[in-house]
Amino acid sequence: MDDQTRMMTGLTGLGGLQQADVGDPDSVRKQQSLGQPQQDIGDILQQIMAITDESLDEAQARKHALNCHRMKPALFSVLCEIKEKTVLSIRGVQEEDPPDPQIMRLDNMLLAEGVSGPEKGGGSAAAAAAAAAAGGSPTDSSIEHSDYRAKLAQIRQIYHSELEKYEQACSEFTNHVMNLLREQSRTRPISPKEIERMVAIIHRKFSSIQMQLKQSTCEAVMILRSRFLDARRKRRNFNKQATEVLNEYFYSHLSNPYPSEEAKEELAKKCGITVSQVSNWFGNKRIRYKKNIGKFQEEANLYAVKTAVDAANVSAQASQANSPATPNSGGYPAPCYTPDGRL
DNA sequence: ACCTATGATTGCAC
DNA sequence: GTGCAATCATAGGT
Repeated sequence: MDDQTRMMTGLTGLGGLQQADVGDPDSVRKQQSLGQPQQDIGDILQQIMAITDESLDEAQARKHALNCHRMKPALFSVLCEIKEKTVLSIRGVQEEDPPDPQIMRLDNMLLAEGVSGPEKGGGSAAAAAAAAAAGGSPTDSSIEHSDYRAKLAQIRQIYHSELEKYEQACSEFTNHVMNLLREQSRTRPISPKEIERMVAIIHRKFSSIQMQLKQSTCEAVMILRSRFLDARRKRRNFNKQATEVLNEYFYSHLSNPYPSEEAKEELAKKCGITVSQVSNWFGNKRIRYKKNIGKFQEEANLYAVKTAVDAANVSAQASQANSPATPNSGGYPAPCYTPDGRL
Protein backbone atom coordinates (compact mmCIF):
# COMPACT_ATOMS: atom_id res chain seq x y z
CA MET A 1 0.00 0.00 0.00
CA ASP A 2 2.72 2.48 0.93
CA ASP A 3 4.17 1.75 -2.47
CA GLN A 4 1.00 2.90 -4.08
CA THR A 5 0.75 6.12 -2.14
CA ARG A 6 4.36 6.80 -2.87
CA MET A 7 3.64 6.25 -6.55
CA MET A 8 0.66 8.58 -6.48
CA THR A 9 2.90 11.43 -5.39
CA GLY A 10 5.15 10.78 -8.36
CA LEU A 11 2.32 11.11 -10.84
CA THR A 12 3.25 14.71 -11.61
CA GLY A 13 6.51 13.74 -13.22
CA LEU A 14 5.09 12.68 -16.59
CA GLY A 15 6.97 15.31 -18.49
CA GLY A 16 10.50 14.19 -17.74
CA LEU A 17 10.78 11.14 -19.94
CA GLN A 18 13.34 12.38 -22.41
CA GLN A 19 16.31 10.45 -21.14
CA ALA A 20 15.13 6.89 -20.99
CA ASP A 21 18.05 4.80 -19.84
CA VAL A 22 16.31 1.52 -20.44
CA GLY A 23 19.17 -0.04 -22.30
CA ASP A 24 17.66 -0.10 -25.75
CA PRO A 25 19.73 2.18 -27.97
CA ASP A 26 17.00 2.15 -30.59
CA SER A 27 14.28 3.38 -28.29
CA VAL A 28 16.61 5.85 -26.68
CA ARG A 29 17.36 7.25 -30.07
CA LYS A 30 13.68 7.40 -30.92
CA GLN A 31 12.79 9.04 -27.65
CA GLN A 32 15.52 11.56 -28.05
CA SER A 33 14.53 12.41 -31.57
CA LEU A 34 10.78 12.53 -30.98
CA GLY A 35 10.82 14.00 -27.49
CA GLN A 36 7.07 13.43 -27.01
CA PRO A 37 5.70 12.04 -23.73
CA GLN A 38 2.97 9.98 -25.42
CA GLN A 39 5.46 8.26 -27.61
CA ASP A 40 7.73 7.65 -24.65
CA ILE A 41 5.03 5.87 -22.68
CA GLY A 42 4.23 3.74 -25.69
CA ASP A 43 7.86 2.79 -25.97
CA ILE A 44 8.16 1.86 -22.34
CA LEU A 45 5.06 -0.27 -22.48
CA GLN A 46 6.41 -1.97 -25.55
CA GLN A 47 9.63 -2.68 -23.72
CA ILE A 48 7.69 -4.14 -20.83
CA MET A 49 5.83 -6.41 -23.21
CA ALA A 50 9.06 -7.39 -24.91
CA ILE A 51 10.55 -8.61 -21.63
CA THR A 52 8.74 -11.89 -21.89
CA ASP A 53 10.57 -12.74 -25.11
CA GLU A 54 13.98 -12.16 -23.67
CA SER A 55 16.48 -14.33 -21.88
CA LEU A 56 16.54 -14.27 -18.10
CA ASP A 57 19.70 -12.19 -17.84
CA GLU A 58 18.51 -9.72 -20.40
CA ALA A 59 15.17 -9.48 -18.71
CA GLN A 60 16.77 -8.96 -15.31
CA ALA A 61 18.85 -6.15 -16.70
CA ARG A 62 15.86 -4.61 -18.35
CA LYS A 63 13.79 -4.99 -15.22
CA HIS A 64 16.44 -3.25 -13.24
CA ALA A 65 16.56 -0.49 -15.79
CA LEU A 66 12.80 -0.08 -15.66
CA ASN A 67 12.84 -0.07 -11.88
CA CYS A 68 15.28 2.77 -11.91
CA HIS A 69 13.45 4.72 -14.53
CA ARG A 70 12.14 8.11 -13.51
CA MET A 71 8.78 7.40 -15.07
CA LYS A 72 8.27 4.25 -13.12
CA PRO A 73 6.49 5.83 -10.13
CA ALA A 74 4.09 7.64 -12.41
CA LEU A 75 3.26 4.60 -14.49
CA PHE A 76 2.98 2.54 -11.39
CA SER A 77 0.40 4.86 -9.90
CA VAL A 78 -1.61 4.82 -13.12
CA LEU A 79 -1.59 1.07 -13.03
CA CYS A 80 -2.65 1.21 -9.41
CA GLU A 81 -5.63 3.33 -10.32
CA ILE A 82 -6.65 1.00 -13.09
CA LYS A 83 -6.17 -1.93 -10.80
CA GLU A 84 -8.29 -0.34 -8.10
CA LYS A 85 -11.14 -0.08 -10.57
CA THR A 86 -10.83 -3.65 -11.81
CA VAL A 87 -10.55 -5.03 -8.29
CA LEU A 88 -13.98 -3.64 -7.64
CA SER A 89 -15.39 -5.81 -10.37
CA ILE A 90 -13.40 -8.81 -9.17
CA ARG A 91 -14.76 -8.36 -5.67
CA GLY A 92 -18.19 -9.32 -6.92
CA VAL A 93 -16.88 -12.61 -8.24
CA GLN A 94 -15.03 -13.37 -5.07
CA GLU A 95 -17.17 -15.51 -2.81
CA GLU A 96 -16.38 -16.84 0.61
CA ASP A 97 -16.43 -20.62 0.32
CA PRO A 98 -18.91 -22.33 2.64
CA PRO A 99 -17.86 -25.62 4.28
CA ASP A 100 -18.19 -28.23 1.56
CA PRO A 101 -20.77 -30.86 2.61
CA GLN A 102 -19.05 -33.45 0.44
CA ILE A 103 -15.73 -33.01 2.19
CA MET A 104 -17.47 -32.99 5.57
CA ARG A 105 -19.10 -36.31 4.76
CA LEU A 106 -15.77 -37.79 3.73
CA ASP A 107 -14.11 -36.45 6.87
CA ASN A 108 -16.80 -37.94 9.06
CA MET A 109 -16.55 -41.29 7.36
CA LEU A 110 -12.78 -41.40 7.61
CA LEU A 111 -13.07 -40.52 11.27
CA ALA A 112 -15.70 -43.20 11.86
CA GLU A 113 -13.63 -45.82 10.10
CA GLY A 114 -10.57 -44.90 12.14
CA VAL A 115 -8.54 -43.77 9.14
CA SER A 116 -8.23 -40.21 10.32
CA GLY A 117 -8.31 -39.16 13.97
CA PRO A 118 -6.61 -40.94 16.87
CA GLU A 119 -4.72 -44.17 16.22
CA LYS A 120 -6.64 -46.43 18.57
CA GLY A 121 -10.37 -47.18 18.62
CA GLY A 122 -12.50 -46.31 15.62
CA GLY A 123 -11.75 -48.78 12.89
CA SER A 124 -10.27 -51.46 15.07
CA ALA A 125 -13.26 -51.20 17.37
CA ALA A 126 -15.58 -51.48 14.39
CA ALA A 127 -13.60 -54.47 13.16
CA ALA A 128 -13.80 -56.04 16.59
CA ALA A 129 -17.55 -55.54 16.69
CA ALA A 130 -17.90 -56.95 13.19
CA ALA A 131 -15.72 -59.91 14.06
CA ALA A 132 -17.71 -60.52 17.22
CA ALA A 133 -20.95 -60.49 15.24
CA ALA A 134 -19.42 -62.72 12.62
CA GLY A 135 -19.57 -65.81 14.76
CA GLY A 136 -17.76 -68.84 13.46
CA SER A 137 -14.79 -70.33 15.23
CA PRO A 138 -12.87 -67.87 17.36
CA THR A 139 -9.66 -68.55 15.46
CA ASP A 140 -11.27 -67.74 12.14
CA SER A 141 -12.70 -64.44 13.30
CA SER A 142 -9.47 -63.40 14.98
CA ILE A 143 -7.56 -64.14 11.79
CA GLU A 144 -10.07 -62.10 9.80
CA HIS A 145 -9.98 -59.41 12.42
CA SER A 146 -6.22 -59.03 12.41
CA ASP A 147 -6.20 -59.15 8.63
CA TYR A 148 -8.77 -56.40 8.49
CA ARG A 149 -6.85 -54.36 11.02
CA ALA A 150 -3.60 -54.74 9.13
CA LYS A 151 -5.18 -53.66 5.86
CA LEU A 152 -6.89 -50.71 7.54
CA ALA A 153 -3.60 -49.66 9.12
CA GLN A 154 -2.01 -49.81 5.69
CA ILE A 155 -4.70 -47.58 4.22
CA ARG A 156 -4.34 -45.27 7.19
CA GLN A 157 -0.60 -45.00 6.74
CA ILE A 158 -0.86 -44.27 3.02
CA TYR A 159 -3.56 -41.71 3.66
CA HIS A 160 -1.53 -39.85 6.25
CA SER A 161 1.69 -39.84 4.25
CA GLU A 162 -0.14 -38.60 1.17
CA LEU A 163 -1.94 -35.96 3.17
CA GLU A 164 1.33 -34.79 4.65
CA LYS A 165 2.86 -34.65 1.19
CA TYR A 166 -0.03 -32.57 -0.10
CA GLU A 167 0.13 -30.21 2.85
CA GLN A 168 3.84 -29.76 2.44
CA ALA A 169 3.50 -29.19 -1.29
CA CYS A 170 0.70 -26.73 -0.64
CA SER A 171 2.67 -24.66 1.84
CA GLU A 172 5.77 -24.78 -0.34
CA PHE A 173 3.84 -23.67 -3.36
CA THR A 174 2.04 -20.97 -1.40
CA ASN A 175 5.32 -19.63 -0.11
CA HIS A 176 6.79 -19.69 -3.55
CA VAL A 177 3.87 -17.81 -5.05
CA MET A 178 3.84 -15.31 -2.23
CA ASN A 179 7.52 -14.62 -2.64
CA LEU A 180 7.01 -14.29 -6.34
CA LEU A 181 4.17 -11.84 -5.87
CA ARG A 182 6.10 -9.85 -3.30
CA GLU A 183 8.97 -9.69 -5.72
CA GLN A 184 6.65 -8.65 -8.51
CA SER A 185 4.92 -6.07 -6.36
CA ARG A 186 8.01 -3.97 -6.83
CA THR A 187 7.30 -3.66 -10.52
CA ARG A 188 3.54 -3.95 -10.66
CA PRO A 189 0.80 -3.06 -8.23
CA ILE A 190 -0.14 -6.06 -6.12
CA SER A 191 -2.17 -5.43 -3.02
CA PRO A 192 -1.99 -7.73 0.01
CA LYS A 193 -5.61 -8.55 -0.69
CA GLU A 194 -4.64 -9.94 -4.05
CA ILE A 195 -1.94 -12.05 -2.49
CA GLU A 196 -4.50 -13.27 -0.01
CA ARG A 197 -6.86 -14.14 -2.82
CA MET A 198 -4.14 -15.98 -4.69
CA VAL A 199 -3.30 -17.96 -1.55
CA ALA A 200 -6.97 -18.80 -1.16
CA ILE A 201 -7.10 -20.01 -4.76
CA ILE A 202 -4.06 -22.21 -4.21
CA HIS A 203 -5.57 -23.62 -1.04
CA ARG A 204 -8.81 -24.37 -2.84
CA LYS A 205 -6.94 -26.20 -5.56
CA PHE A 206 -4.99 -28.24 -3.06
CA SER A 207 -8.07 -28.99 -1.00
CA SER A 208 -9.76 -30.34 -4.11
CA ILE A 209 -6.78 -32.64 -4.54
CA GLN A 210 -7.12 -33.60 -0.90
CA MET A 211 -10.76 -34.36 -1.47
CA GLN A 212 -9.79 -36.77 -4.22
CA LEU A 213 -7.40 -38.44 -1.80
CA LYS A 214 -10.13 -38.66 0.81
CA GLN A 215 -12.55 -40.02 -1.73
CA SER A 216 -10.24 -42.75 -2.90
CA THR A 217 -9.36 -43.62 0.70
CA CYS A 218 -13.05 -43.96 1.49
CA GLU A 219 -13.47 -46.20 -1.52
CA ALA A 220 -10.57 -48.37 -0.39
CA VAL A 221 -12.09 -48.69 3.08
CA MET A 222 -15.47 -49.58 1.60
CA ILE A 223 -13.92 -52.27 -0.59
CA LEU A 224 -11.99 -53.64 2.36
CA ARG A 225 -15.12 -53.64 4.43
CA SER A 226 -17.24 -55.34 1.82
CA ARG A 227 -14.57 -58.01 1.37
CA PHE A 228 -14.49 -58.48 5.10
CA LEU A 229 -18.26 -58.78 5.24
CA ASP A 230 -18.26 -61.12 2.26
CA ALA A 231 -15.81 -63.31 4.11
CA ARG A 232 -18.22 -63.34 7.04
CA ARG A 233 -21.04 -64.34 4.76
CA LYS A 234 -19.18 -67.47 3.78
CA ARG A 235 -20.99 -69.96 5.90
CA ARG A 236 -20.71 -73.59 6.72
CA ASN A 237 -23.60 -75.74 7.72
CA PHE A 238 -23.45 -76.78 11.33
CA ASN A 239 -22.49 -80.37 11.84
CA LYS A 240 -25.15 -83.03 12.23
CA GLN A 241 -24.72 -83.35 15.95
CA ALA A 242 -25.08 -79.58 16.48
CA THR A 243 -28.25 -79.46 14.38
CA GLU A 244 -29.61 -82.39 16.34
CA VAL A 245 -28.99 -80.70 19.68
CA LEU A 246 -30.63 -77.50 18.48
CA ASN A 247 -33.60 -79.32 16.97
CA GLU A 248 -34.05 -81.38 20.11
CA TYR A 249 -34.24 -78.23 22.18
CA PHE A 250 -36.54 -76.53 19.70
CA TYR A 251 -39.08 -79.35 19.43
CA SER A 252 -39.04 -80.13 23.13
CA HIS A 253 -39.75 -76.46 23.84
CA LEU A 254 -42.19 -75.96 21.01
CA SER A 255 -44.65 -74.18 23.30
CA ASN A 256 -42.01 -71.58 24.03
CA PRO A 257 -39.00 -71.97 21.75
CA TYR A 258 -37.12 -69.04 23.24
CA PRO A 259 -34.03 -70.26 25.05
CA SER A 260 -32.81 -68.05 27.86
CA GLU A 261 -29.37 -66.52 27.73
CA GLU A 262 -28.03 -69.35 29.89
CA ALA A 263 -29.70 -71.97 27.73
CA LYS A 264 -28.24 -70.35 24.65
CA GLU A 265 -24.80 -70.42 26.18
CA GLU A 266 -25.17 -74.06 27.05
CA LEU A 267 -26.42 -74.93 23.58
CA ALA A 268 -23.59 -72.94 22.06
CA LYS A 269 -21.10 -74.87 24.13
CA LYS A 270 -22.70 -78.20 23.24
CA CYS A 271 -22.74 -77.40 19.52
CA GLY A 272 -19.38 -75.70 19.30
CA ILE A 273 -20.88 -72.48 17.94
CA THR A 274 -21.34 -68.97 19.27
CA VAL A 275 -24.31 -67.68 21.22
CA SER A 276 -25.25 -65.35 18.38
CA GLN A 277 -25.27 -68.33 16.03
CA VAL A 278 -27.64 -70.07 18.40
CA SER A 279 -29.82 -66.95 18.37
CA ASN A 280 -29.71 -66.87 14.58
CA TRP A 281 -30.58 -70.52 14.39
CA PHE A 282 -33.59 -70.15 16.67
CA GLY A 283 -34.71 -67.03 14.87
CA ASN A 284 -34.56 -68.80 11.53
CA LYS A 285 -36.13 -71.96 12.91
CA ARG A 286 -39.07 -70.21 14.53
CA ILE A 287 -39.96 -68.22 11.47
CA ARG A 288 -39.52 -71.14 9.08
CA TYR A 289 -41.45 -73.49 11.27
CA LYS A 290 -44.28 -71.02 11.65
CA LYS A 291 -44.39 -70.37 7.94
CA ASN A 292 -44.67 -73.99 6.96
CA ILE A 293 -45.64 -76.24 9.81
CA GLY A 294 -46.63 -78.99 7.40
CA LYS A 295 -43.16 -79.23 6.02
CA PHE A 296 -41.67 -79.61 9.48
CA GLN A 297 -44.27 -82.09 10.70
CA GLU A 298 -42.15 -85.11 10.02
CA GLU A 299 -39.12 -83.59 11.65
CA ALA A 300 -41.20 -82.50 14.61
CA ASN A 301 -42.58 -85.99 15.07
CA LEU A 302 -39.13 -87.46 14.81
CA TYR A 303 -37.74 -85.26 17.52
CA ALA A 304 -40.83 -85.64 19.67
CA VAL A 305 -40.38 -89.40 19.60
CA LYS A 306 -36.68 -89.04 20.18
CA THR A 307 -37.28 -86.83 23.18
CA ALA A 308 -39.95 -89.15 24.48
CA VAL A 309 -37.71 -92.17 24.11
CA ASP A 310 -34.82 -90.40 25.76
CA ALA A 311 -37.06 -89.29 28.57
CA ALA A 312 -38.42 -92.80 28.93
CA ASN A 313 -34.90 -94.14 29.08
CA VAL A 314 -33.93 -91.64 31.69
CA SER A 315 -37.01 -92.34 33.73
CA ALA A 316 -36.52 -96.08 33.36
CA GLN A 317 -32.98 -95.69 34.51
CA ALA A 318 -34.17 -93.63 37.43
CA SER A 319 -36.89 -96.22 38.10
CA GLN A 320 -39.49 -93.62 37.69
CA ALA A 321 -42.83 -93.42 35.92
CA ASN A 322 -43.52 -91.82 32.49
CA SER A 323 -42.23 -88.35 31.80
CA PRO A 324 -43.91 -85.46 29.94
CA ALA A 325 -42.28 -85.00 26.57
CA THR A 326 -43.56 -81.62 25.46
CA PRO A 327 -45.44 -79.20 27.62
CA ASN A 328 -47.30 -77.34 24.94
CA SER A 329 -49.48 -74.55 26.23
CA GLY A 330 -50.25 -72.02 23.55
CA GLY A 331 -46.92 -71.53 21.76
CA TYR A 332 -46.16 -72.80 18.30
CA PRO A 333 -48.62 -75.46 17.06
CA ALA A 334 -47.50 -78.93 18.05
CA PRO A 335 -47.21 -81.64 15.43
CA CYS A 336 -49.88 -84.36 15.24
CA TYR A 337 -48.49 -87.67 16.19
CA THR A 338 -49.67 -90.89 17.78
CA PRO A 339 -48.09 -92.18 20.98
CA ASP A 340 -46.11 -94.72 19.00
CA GLY A 341 -44.51 -92.03 16.93
CA ARG A 342 -46.45 -92.44 13.69
CA LEU A 343 -48.58 -89.76 12.08
C1' DA B 1 -27.29 -76.12 -14.09
C1' DC B 2 -30.82 -75.93 -11.22
C1' DC B 3 -33.28 -76.25 -6.82
C1' DT B 4 -33.74 -76.44 -1.92
C1' DA B 5 -31.86 -75.87 2.67
C1' DT B 6 -29.74 -72.99 5.71
C1' DG B 7 -26.73 -69.60 8.17
C1' DA B 8 -26.22 -64.64 8.16
C1' DT B 9 -27.67 -59.87 7.55
C1' DT B 10 -30.78 -56.04 7.53
C1' DG B 11 -34.67 -53.13 8.63
C1' DC B 12 -38.36 -52.57 11.46
C1' DA B 13 -41.40 -52.67 15.64
C1' DC B 14 -41.88 -53.13 20.35
C1' DG C 1 -31.95 -55.39 23.15
C1' DT C 2 -34.78 -58.84 21.25
C1' DG C 3 -37.61 -60.96 17.95
C1' DC C 4 -39.84 -60.99 13.41
C1' DA C 5 -39.85 -60.90 8.52
C1' DA C 6 -37.63 -60.44 4.31
C1' DT C 7 -33.70 -61.15 1.92
C1' DC C 8 -29.00 -62.50 0.62
C1' DA C 9 -25.58 -65.79 -0.47
C1' DT C 10 -23.74 -70.07 -0.21
C1' DA C 11 -23.76 -75.27 0.65
C1' DG C 12 -25.20 -79.33 -0.84
C1' DG C 13 -28.15 -82.49 -3.35
C1' DT C 14 -30.27 -83.87 -7.89
